[in-house]
Amino acid sequence: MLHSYEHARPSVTVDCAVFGLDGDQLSVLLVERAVPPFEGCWALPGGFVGIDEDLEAAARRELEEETGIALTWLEQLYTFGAPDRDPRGRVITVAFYALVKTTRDGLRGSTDARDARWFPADAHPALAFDHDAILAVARARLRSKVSWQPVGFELLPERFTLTQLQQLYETVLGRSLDKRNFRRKVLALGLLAETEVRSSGPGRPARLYRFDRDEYARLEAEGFVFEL
Amino acid sequence: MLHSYEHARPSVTVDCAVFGLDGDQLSVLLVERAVPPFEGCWALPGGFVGIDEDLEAAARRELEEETGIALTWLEQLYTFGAPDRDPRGRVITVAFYALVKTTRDGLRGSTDARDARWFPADAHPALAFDHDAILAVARARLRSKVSWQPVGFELLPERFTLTQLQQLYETVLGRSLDKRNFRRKVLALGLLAETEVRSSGPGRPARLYRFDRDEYARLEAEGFVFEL
DNA sequence: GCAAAAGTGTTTATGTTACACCCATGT
DNA sequence: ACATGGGTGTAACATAAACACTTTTGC
Repeated sequence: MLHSYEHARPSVTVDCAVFGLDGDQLSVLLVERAVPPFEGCWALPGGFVGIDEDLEAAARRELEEETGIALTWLEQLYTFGAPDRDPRGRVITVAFYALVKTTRDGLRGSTDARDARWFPADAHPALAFDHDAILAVARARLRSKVSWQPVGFELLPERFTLTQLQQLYETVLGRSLDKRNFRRKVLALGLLAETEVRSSGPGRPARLYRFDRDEYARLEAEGFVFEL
Repeated sequence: MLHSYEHARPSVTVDCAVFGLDGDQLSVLLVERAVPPFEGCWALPGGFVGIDEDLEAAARRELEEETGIALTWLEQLYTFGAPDRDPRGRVITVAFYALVKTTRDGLRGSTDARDARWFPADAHPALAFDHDAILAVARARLRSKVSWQPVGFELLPERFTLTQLQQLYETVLGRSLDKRNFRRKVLALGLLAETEVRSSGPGRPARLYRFDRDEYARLEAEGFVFEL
């Protein structure tokens, strides 16, 4: 086996597919590139990994720098390393996917202010590099993740209605769910704690719930699996 | 955003957790390191990625070089990039996991010939670098993968008995399964094709089956999910 | 009082678990 | 004939799916 310094080294970047919820639409955060290659193209936020920087830390830093977004949840997705994926030379990217809580207002705030914007996950411009492929993998992963890990809550505000939760699942899974069955199942998990009532919109006010993280941690330690 | 050549670059390696079956034991292929660091330590087979080499191709090449193993199945696992994981400096490794069909004889052949050996997956020496952690992640991934993708067959010979298949699942999942329920369920999938009968061991000869890849490909295209 | 969304039970079908005996072969 | 592993069915139970009306609020 050879030592590392005897080899030509690739560059390593991190890229991040950040998902949020705009109403009941799944949206993804993109940045407009200011420099070549792909200048003016939309791309996933990301950048080079520091020589002494942990991969996840790099992803968080790049997101903070490029979009100002405070991440609640982030997980490694896949590493893309096709030799020709970057015209500048050999660049291997470790892709992450992330979920953020976006209220409609918070969203609007960061939508216009910078060269970073939310796009509907199923209607976004063609992306730079192989980012279309990365995003597709991220969406697929989110879809499967959501049904056996309680990550959907990361997309919702701290307090949410069961209808919001159901719409989230319908959006991510891409199919409609039966209201009564959904409510029964999700409540039977014993992971939602009741709160007061909201009044806002038209129609009857809905009860607000919050996800009970402590209870989930406890159950998980006992070998419980989420499954929805 | 900066250009790649303005950055100090990490080295990038691939490492591979190769699983095989020794009787009804899950085993893992390790190599003894011939050079520092960790000289004389056991480690996952792996090495540096060529500057124009695809990641998966690199993994296959290293395995071929170090162990002479012909891979049937290989998938990316996770990328490990803690800044201090390699004493030589910054080395990011893209880990893969692989499954090989090992008959008892084929296994014995490559067991002694080189500094590569099979070890029981739950009783192996402490490994170099962070390879213990990588192997643990690989085992966990295999466990969950096996129940919703038909990858277990990659560990068995082309033709196998239902008892072999059941033992494989019991080994990987780490719990015992009911014989009748297992057989009914697995046959109901319609993915096993019958063959002649084997005579070998003591007791009544068992029917041999093979996994019908074509049928699986067809069903998968229709949205079928494996699930066992 | 009407529009809008929240909330609530029962029946049916489907899948999962538990369980014990006879069969075919080699020695 | 006996030891060894192969093969088979049914009943109880649990989980998932289908389905429509009443309730509470704002206007």
